[in-house]
Amino acid sequence: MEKEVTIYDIAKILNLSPATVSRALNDHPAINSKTKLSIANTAAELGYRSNTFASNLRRKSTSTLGVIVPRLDSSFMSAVLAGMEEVANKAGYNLLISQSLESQGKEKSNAKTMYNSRVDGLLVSLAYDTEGFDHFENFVKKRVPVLFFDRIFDHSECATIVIDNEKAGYDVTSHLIMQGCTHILHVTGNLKRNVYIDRLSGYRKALEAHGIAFDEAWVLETDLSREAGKAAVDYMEKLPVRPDAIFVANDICAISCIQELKQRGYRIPEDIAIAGFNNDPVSQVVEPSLTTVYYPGKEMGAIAVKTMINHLTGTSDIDPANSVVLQSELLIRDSSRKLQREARN
Amino acid sequence: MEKEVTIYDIAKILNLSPATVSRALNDHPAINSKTKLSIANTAAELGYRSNTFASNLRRKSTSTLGVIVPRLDSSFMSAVLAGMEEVANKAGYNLLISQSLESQGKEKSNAKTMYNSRVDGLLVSLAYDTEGFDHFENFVKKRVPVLFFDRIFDHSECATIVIDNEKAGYDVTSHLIMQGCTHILHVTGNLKRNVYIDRLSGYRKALEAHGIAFDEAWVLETDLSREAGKAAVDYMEKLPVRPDAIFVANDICAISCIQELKQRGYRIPEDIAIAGFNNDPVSQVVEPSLTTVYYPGKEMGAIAVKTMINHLTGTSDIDPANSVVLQSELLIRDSSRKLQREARN
DNA sequence: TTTTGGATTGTAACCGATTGCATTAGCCAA
DNA sequence: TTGGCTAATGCAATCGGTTACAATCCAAAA
Repeated sequence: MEKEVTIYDIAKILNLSPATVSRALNDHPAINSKTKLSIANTAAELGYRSNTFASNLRRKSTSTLGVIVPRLDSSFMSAVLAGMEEVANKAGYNLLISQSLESQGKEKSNAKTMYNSRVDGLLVSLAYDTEGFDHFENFVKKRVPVLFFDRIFDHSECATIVIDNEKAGYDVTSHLIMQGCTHILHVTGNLKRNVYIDRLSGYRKALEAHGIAFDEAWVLETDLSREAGKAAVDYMEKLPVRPDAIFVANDICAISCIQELKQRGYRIPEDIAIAGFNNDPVSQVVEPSLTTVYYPGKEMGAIAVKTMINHLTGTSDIDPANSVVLQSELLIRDSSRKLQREARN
Repeated sequence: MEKEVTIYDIAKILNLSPATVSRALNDHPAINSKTKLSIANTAAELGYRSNTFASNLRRKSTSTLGVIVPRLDSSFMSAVLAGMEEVANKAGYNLLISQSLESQGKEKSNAKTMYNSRVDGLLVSLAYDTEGFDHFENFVKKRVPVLFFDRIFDHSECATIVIDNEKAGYDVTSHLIMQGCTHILHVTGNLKRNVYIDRLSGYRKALEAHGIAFDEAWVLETDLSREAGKAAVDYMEKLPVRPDAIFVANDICAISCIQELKQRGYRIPEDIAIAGFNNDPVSQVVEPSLTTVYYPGKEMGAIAVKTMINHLTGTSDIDPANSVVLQSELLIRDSSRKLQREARN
């Protein structure tokens, strides 16, 4: 049971050439269907499995997609990966997954690994502090497609999958304003990243649209961790005017704010309304339940892989600079419902 | 920028044979260190990257580990994967990850894909309803090591990584009993899986140890989903005696129980104490915070890969039937604290 | 009967790295 | 000078499919 079966073995048994066997197994049209059948049968009998390396070596393609994400252990990312895996698997592609742990250095080294593994395409969501595109240049030069999702990099050669973060930020802020809030603190992440700068931009526009002046002091850039939540509450208490709402750019940090605020005796949403972002499972469980933005993670992963595979197989020769924008949705829950307290979600 | 550099190019430039170049790049002792240096230099200059396929084809190994998990989108699994990725990456191994979506059928097809991809080793956590070992026989026959973690299969050829589920189940149950509970409903998962049957066994033993009679009607086998949580509450209300505690075999379902119970007017833990399992992030956020069992996911992933790689490189020729048992820990929180209400966690 | 052309199948040169078995050079001792 | 030995390098086969370019066969057309 040790020896591997090759197309040569099959060829010898059936008195054919290995070329014919190879073509038959790949369903080449020139091969007689009866021949194909007998080849398929003996292949099955012998327990033949194709040697991917030999095949890749000759074909120069790997049927493997590389994925680099900031962290594997976040509910959003695992949803994304679940979506990716499902589509890739169906299309016969493998996924090579690695995490940058939010570090530019590790992202670079992962990119190198992917490059050496000769992935057919690369799917990336950027780390917190990544600057520049150097580590992806190799791919572009070798014409390996690179696609960014969620935390993207704007590059003429790369497709992107995002949600409309500006609109989402606008919607959240408008909602808070409609609830009567006029002093809204925005706690955000690293503004190098599109997701955060765009949400901020939506926040600004909503303020303007409602005639509220924008003030830089009301934007707090953090790492959006649990600790940042507490720090944000500290910061808030030092502001000249007490805010009546906080819009946090992620749920984890928003929840930590809620817990901290409750501990300090604030009532939510009566004293301060809170809104988060991502629709993390915890957002439904926390009390009061957290107003947030639904983020289609699984769908995003699925579409990213679909786009990539279409690109690779040439099904869609769409402009590689095309960008898919997915639908997000504001989920209004108790943490921000100052009016219509009756309508429960 | 299209042409790939090969060892032949390097050889030609330096007037050496490809054999020497290959050996130099692999740091073979027979090669003169000066020669090595000049080869390394020109390789770097030319932007050479080794062709894995050619190498794999010749070597018959892939430096890739296959991973099959029930779901990617669970906080426990993403912790496991994060741990795996870190170790594998450091050791120069790649991870090929796929999910069975809790279906035996998909698990089988994934195993086949892994087999055809010729992974050097396979790491598996079983789906909900998997029976039998057939789909892994191929690996055993070809001497590809298979390691099970968490949801394991007992097989003489396969290593396993687990926590002591029986002990954990015992500890949870004992704790509830110490809080004065005598009627403890146990909501569990598919009893084919070791993790659930072992926890159940711990539950039984704890009852016995405290002189409480075991009753089958007090064990509810479910799929541990959110819906199952509600169904469990329904079931509970139909029992002849109202339970004073529920021990649920996972946090997601436990939390859904809590929410349902609260909605029906029960006070937790005064009327009913609740305990979960896994230390999912939500368990800290729910109110009251959920007593649960800390599950070392990241560590489990790391150790699984470490064990596998040691096995592959022959560093440890330990009996393949060896089993690693990791430490878990009972985290007592408010949902079960009927006594000593002062000690907060 | 000869020609022509489509349908099948075969030949052989790759793809790029690895490695068992020489071979060569250089040095020391006999 | 010669033999022996070590260190360093080269030769050439090999891993298993793929594919451009024939070659072959057979029936239909001329």
